[in-house]
Amino acid sequence: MTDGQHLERRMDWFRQRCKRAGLACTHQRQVIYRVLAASESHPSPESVYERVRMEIPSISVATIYKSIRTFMDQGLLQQVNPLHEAARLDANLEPHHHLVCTACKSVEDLPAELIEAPRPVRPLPNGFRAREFHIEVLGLCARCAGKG
Amino acid sequence: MTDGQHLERRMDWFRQRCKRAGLACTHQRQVIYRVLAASESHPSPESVYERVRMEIPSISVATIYKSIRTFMDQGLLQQVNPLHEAARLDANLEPHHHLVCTACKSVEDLPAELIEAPRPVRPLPNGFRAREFHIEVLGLCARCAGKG
DNA sequence: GTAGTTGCAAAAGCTTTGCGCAGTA
DNA sequence: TACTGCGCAAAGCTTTTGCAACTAC
Repeated sequence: MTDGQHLERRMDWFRQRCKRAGLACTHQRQVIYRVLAASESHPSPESVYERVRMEIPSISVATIYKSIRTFMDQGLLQQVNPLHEAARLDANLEPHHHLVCTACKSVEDLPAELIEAPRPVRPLPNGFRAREFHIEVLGLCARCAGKG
Repeated sequence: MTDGQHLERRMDWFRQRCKRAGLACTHQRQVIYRVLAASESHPSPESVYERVRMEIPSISVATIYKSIRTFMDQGLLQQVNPLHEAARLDANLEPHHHLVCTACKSVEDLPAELIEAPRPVRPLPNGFRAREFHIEVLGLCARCAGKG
């Protein structure tokens, strides 16, 4: 299957999901989703905006942001950086990982000894040179688990 | 050793590091660093600002941000979320991790099969309920490694 | 004394919101 | 036709910058 065929399959699937969710399958949303699905570079909203503008010059930034939010609510899209709203500082200089509560956005430290160090099965792709493995455990802290 | 003693040790160490780096050891910087070192909650700059203001009501937000940047440049401080400037979107719905280049901030996908799944050595602390393990491999992409 | 630091205010990103018009179902 | 979604502009956050006054060394 070529990349183009694969992309069109995803677009079909996208249109089905829209229908199922009661979302209007507008030209804008389709172009935005196609840009996202075709991109391998984890673009920022700004970058999506630029690419979509090549096809729909009159598109507005607000539409990009609104669509992104809608797609995330539908589970069609994720963020690489769930804690991107503001910087979160960490003065702990010992090796450690993080327990991130997806409900209240709290972050706890997890000392590195408490979890097995991840090891690549084979060398990393594209000659990537690893310096540090950082594990984010996404889940619910005791407080939020109790509420839910 | 009590927490208070531990904190004072860190403050001594901080003052040494400042001296060694040629940084003025101002009252503001000491209070800001103490707040950071004493905090376990990975505070945002805003939150640091509020706590520092209890001790130095005339402190300005700009000073907080400048100090944070200085501390990070010195390796005294890290960010939990290195990619927090703008949202980075991810339409890949297969299980995968991320290769994050710390130089150019590019992100590549790493299929989950290519790395051993991390396993906690014992149950996670504080009753944290894990839903997903997400590995960020920090390092240099081939392009940036070539430049350096 | 000099260089580096602070506080203020203004500005620069990123993201959200309100509203009237337009396109979808 | 009813209603959802779009584009525009304004506003809200977070973070940075320029500059004059001040402080550590």
